[in-house]
Amino acid sequence: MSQPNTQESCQAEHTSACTVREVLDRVGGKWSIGIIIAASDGPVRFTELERSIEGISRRMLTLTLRHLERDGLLTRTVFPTVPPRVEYVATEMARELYESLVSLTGWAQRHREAIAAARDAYDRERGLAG
Amino acid sequence: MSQPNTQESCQAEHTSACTVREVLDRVGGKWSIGIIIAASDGPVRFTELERSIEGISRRMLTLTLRHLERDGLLTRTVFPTVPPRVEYVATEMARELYESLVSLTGWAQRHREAIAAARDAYDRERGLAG
DNA sequence: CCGTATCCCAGCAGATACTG
DNA sequence: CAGTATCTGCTGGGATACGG
Repeated sequence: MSQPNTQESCQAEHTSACTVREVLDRVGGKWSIGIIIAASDGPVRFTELERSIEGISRRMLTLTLRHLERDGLLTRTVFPTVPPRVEYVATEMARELYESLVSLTGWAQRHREAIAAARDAYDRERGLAG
Repeated sequence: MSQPNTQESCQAEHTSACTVREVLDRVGGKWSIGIIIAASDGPVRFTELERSIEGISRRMLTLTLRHLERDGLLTRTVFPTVPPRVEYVATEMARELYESLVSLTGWAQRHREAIAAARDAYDRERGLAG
């Protein structure tokens, strides 16, 4: 959720590294992806999200929702009823983003074991000898 | 660079959100992507990286290199010469990862203005009235 | 129901100095 | 050259309590 240093440090020429980081700065937060997914199938209410996300605190839910809304990834709709009713839904832009992100899952699944093995090896070398 | 809460909170059923987060936990750090790219075209030395990355500190360079090496994304080769010579090169796995990440640049470029506009609108509403 | 406010901490990250 | 050590600040994020 750190939105600082993106624009100023990306001076056009630095290739795509900066562009990738721009995206990561927006959805790299711990809960962003989960929320986008949950709000991709249609409007969801605050409390629904709170229950379905599992482990998220009220505070982080609100904060992340605000960030995503600010970036135009989520649309917030308030129904002036009592008790209040607020619905969030992923924008088209957000759904496209998620599609792009999903290509990462293929990579993750293909290499999950290799990563674990690398870690094991690394930790053994550093753990015993060094 | 936060590698905690990935495995324990991903209990199989939670869809791809967790998988995406696994990747993000490994490569979401501020400098990871830049380093992977720099080490994708062939071996690079420590000081080369330090100069080409622009803005990175010695400390963060070392830390990020260690993380990436631990996850099997970078290969570290030490030449026992004097002065010492250490080379880093992206593994095949890392290059594949980067290919996947590049699909994000398309999204970012298509929506960069929309995001900026959304932010402007959001900030205006909150800044003046609210 | 849908938040905000406050306190607090861990971990990322910068600056600087020292070493094999 | 290629790091490590130390000190410090900042912010993401958890816990809890309160408010419209």
